[in-house]
Amino acid sequence: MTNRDFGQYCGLARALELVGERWTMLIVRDLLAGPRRFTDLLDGLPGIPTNVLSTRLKELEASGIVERQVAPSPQRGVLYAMTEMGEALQPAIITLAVWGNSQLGEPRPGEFVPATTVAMTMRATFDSTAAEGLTATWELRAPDLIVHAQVIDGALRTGDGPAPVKPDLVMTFKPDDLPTFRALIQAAKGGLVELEGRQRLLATFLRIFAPKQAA
Amino acid sequence: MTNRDFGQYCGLARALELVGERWTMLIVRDLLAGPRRFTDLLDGLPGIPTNVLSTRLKELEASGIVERQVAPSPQRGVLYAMTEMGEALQPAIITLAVWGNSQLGEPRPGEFVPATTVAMTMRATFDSTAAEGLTATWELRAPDLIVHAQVIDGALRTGDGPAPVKPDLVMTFKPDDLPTFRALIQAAKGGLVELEGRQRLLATFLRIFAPKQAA
DNA sequence: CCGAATCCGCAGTGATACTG
DNA sequence: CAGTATCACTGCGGATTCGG
Repeated sequence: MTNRDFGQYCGLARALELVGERWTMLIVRDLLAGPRRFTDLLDGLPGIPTNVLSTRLKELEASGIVERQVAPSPQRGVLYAMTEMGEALQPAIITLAVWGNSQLGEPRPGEFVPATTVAMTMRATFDSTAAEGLTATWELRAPDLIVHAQVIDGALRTGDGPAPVKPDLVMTFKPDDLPTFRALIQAAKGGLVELEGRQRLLATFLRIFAPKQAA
Repeated sequence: MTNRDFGQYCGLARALELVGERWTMLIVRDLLAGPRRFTDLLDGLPGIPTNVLSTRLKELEASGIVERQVAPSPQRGVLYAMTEMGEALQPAIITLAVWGNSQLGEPRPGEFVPATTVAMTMRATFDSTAAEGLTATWELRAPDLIVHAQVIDGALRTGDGPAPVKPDLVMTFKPDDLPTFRALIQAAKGGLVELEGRQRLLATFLRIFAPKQAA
């Protein structure tokens, strides 16, 4: 609980005091994809001990980055969600992830692609000028992966799981390799995807998620 | 030495495996301000144990982020410097620092402002369009702080310590509070600065280091 | 002096078990 | 479902020592 400080009046040092501990930024990544419950986070972060997740969530809540919510009616229990201050972390997380993407190399044995990573990559590669004025919803499916992208008047919302509204186009992939967003884009370009809905939105999808350098 | 992995094929996770351990990003921040030796890093990071610094530098070198150099003739010994791959970390470091700046609040007792932080903040606030075609060198001095900014045909190089060439303008501050870049800018705007050199370059300085939201 | 290696005590982490 | 409790372990902080 006692966050070890760095003793420096420096933005970077302060950021690292708040989100620099082990697992913390991965929790932030997952919560940036939408609110979720304790066990959802556990599932998305295999290897994290429950006490560490518990501690991290308390620290993040104490810092005002995350807030606990009582889940709305149909479900029940506790939801963790980013605050506005936490949402402000997104550019930093994405920029770091873009650098990390350039260092990824081949997947190591046993590594998997979290759905929240795909959602984050979509946000990183989104071309807001190409999407100006657009409104549409996609749902992407692959083995062990469902994510959605919702563009409302040019503004993007992305998350894992099924789309919160009926998607305009459902894209179903059966990739040979890991379902990275890059692999999905390649498959889509090659026509290796099953479409369900407004098929013309495939081209739109490929246009607004044009990886600059970030895929 | 055995970097604990996260088991995820994700850019963010990989980035954190490479530079996510305690102290590592602060070392990167300091090296982004220019090559320096082991003891320079120790001085700039009070509290870091020597064995930890040693270990981090080895890890960073093994990852190809940092390289050891034999110091050029006048000095001697070992210099640590960023590789090209390491330089690519700068946008990520800066973006994280910008968020951290918004969380800084008042300085805590005993906190100080590292010179490399000021250099980084200058890079974060630099307005490259406002500096187009410009060439000039500044040196900023305050108690316990010397940094420089070198603009060559619109391109910025910043670092701590005296300017590598004779500066066109030397700005000497005597701030009451901590010498953050924001405080220096305020002092400069208020005329609370002693100038030595081409005085007109003060206005130029204030124009190209216009903090958007990053100060 | 520079650039570490070594040793020790402890806090943070990982794994498992258990509870409201 | 949402955590807490326990305990072994490893990485970190602090100090000292050591070779170029």
